[in-house]
Amino acid sequence: MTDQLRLNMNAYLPLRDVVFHTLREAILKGELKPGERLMELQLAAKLGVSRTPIREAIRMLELEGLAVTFPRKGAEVAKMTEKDMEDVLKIRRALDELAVGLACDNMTEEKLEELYEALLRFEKSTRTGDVKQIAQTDIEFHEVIYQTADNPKLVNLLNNLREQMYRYRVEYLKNDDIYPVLVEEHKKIYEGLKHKDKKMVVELVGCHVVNQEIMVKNIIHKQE
Amino acid sequence: MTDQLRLNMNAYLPLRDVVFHTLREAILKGELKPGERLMELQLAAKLGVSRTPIREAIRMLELEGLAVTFPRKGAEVAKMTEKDMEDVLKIRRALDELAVGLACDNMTEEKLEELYEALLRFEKSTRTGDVKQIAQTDIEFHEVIYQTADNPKLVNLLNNLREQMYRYRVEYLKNDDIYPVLVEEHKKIYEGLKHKDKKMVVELVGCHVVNQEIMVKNIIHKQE
DNA sequence: ATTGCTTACATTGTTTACACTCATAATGTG
DNA sequence: CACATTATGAGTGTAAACAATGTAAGCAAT
Repeated sequence: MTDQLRLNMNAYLPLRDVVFHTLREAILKGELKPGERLMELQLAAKLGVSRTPIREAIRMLELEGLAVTFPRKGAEVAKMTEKDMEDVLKIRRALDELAVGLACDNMTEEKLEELYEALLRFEKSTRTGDVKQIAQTDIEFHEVIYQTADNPKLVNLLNNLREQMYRYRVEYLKNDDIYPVLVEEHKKIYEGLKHKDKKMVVELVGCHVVNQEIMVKNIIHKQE
Repeated sequence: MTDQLRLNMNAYLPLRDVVFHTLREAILKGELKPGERLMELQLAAKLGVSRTPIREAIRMLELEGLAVTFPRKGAEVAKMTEKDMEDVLKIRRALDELAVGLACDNMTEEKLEELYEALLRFEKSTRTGDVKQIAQTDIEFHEVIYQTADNPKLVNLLNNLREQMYRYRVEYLKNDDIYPVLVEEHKKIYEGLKHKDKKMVVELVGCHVVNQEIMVKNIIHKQE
């Protein structure tokens, strides 16, 4: 465990939420490694709170699939095998296709404008090479689509699924060969939505996710 | 002689899990009504435990979308509007189609046999008119398909989505006009899987879910 | 060496107590 | 009576104490 865990206590939030976000970020960034134990007392000491908020945060991580608990043994950071990754990406593909299809049905001029701006921001950030910013603007682009789909539960699921791969995403975004490909794909999706070509955008998004799958698998294989 | 020692087969479960399942079932069955407050002390007293397991269970319900909490105000049972229902069913359709497609790819002789038996059991139960049993055998039929899809996360999501509609499902299963339709749909799905006709089964399952949506909407409108 | 037992310790499960917040009712004042 | 102000109580947020369980080390007996 790193000793970089620090609570961000500015705004008022129940401690459980602060702890939850702190731990989640630590897991997603790889500071807490898969299989690492999440011990209540230790975490409580490190974060300067009591066990109760820690426990509640762990319950939440558990439901998000980021932690696994064994009764009377405690919790640990969820391991993710290649098979798990494939499973998640299959689901994500189906839901991303659904989302973009719905977004296509609901597309308005304003949303299209918003999407275009997100597209520009993404393209711009790829030229800076700042991985974190690229990841962020990428998320924002897709977020516009998700919002347009007008299905909060779907958005929720997709965000959750995306999160589960964050670790690998930032890894493969370090490879700047792919930036032009990603920008191109985004552009095509934008065009498809502009012309309300549902069949086209669904196909594009499916392809987008499959490409991600290939990249992520490369990362995993390289790591071995 | 002495009493025979019997292993307590009821696996040990932390109270939070017991509470979680109890509350969830109560919500799904409509015993706890949408908008009803979930007060910790009150629930603790009712279930004979302290507040901590209640709190942890509420955190879990929250992540499942069955409860909503307002900081420093407490939690209440999530309200489900018709729009929410539609949203859920859209997701379910996409994932059910995914599942049956994967099942189609992975189908084996044994699984096909299992599915056939589940089909027979379902058909048989529709002739008894026992709604609970019909719901159960229906679940079992789909469970075989889910298992064959070989994607635990997907199974998890689908079970969760199914549960969110439990209230309405038992309601519309009271209408015995639809039994023959359901049996027929199941038969067709079985046949499609037997012949590995992926396109066909995906279409059938989509139709199956859409039919459910129509029924559920009828129920909701009638209730008003 | 292996097994079975004992003991001590680490960690989770659960209860209890106290602090804090917020809404609302009661009170006072013009 | 209107309106601001102050109790008050219900309920959550957090911490700390206590109970039960898992785990590992040591030791004796075979």
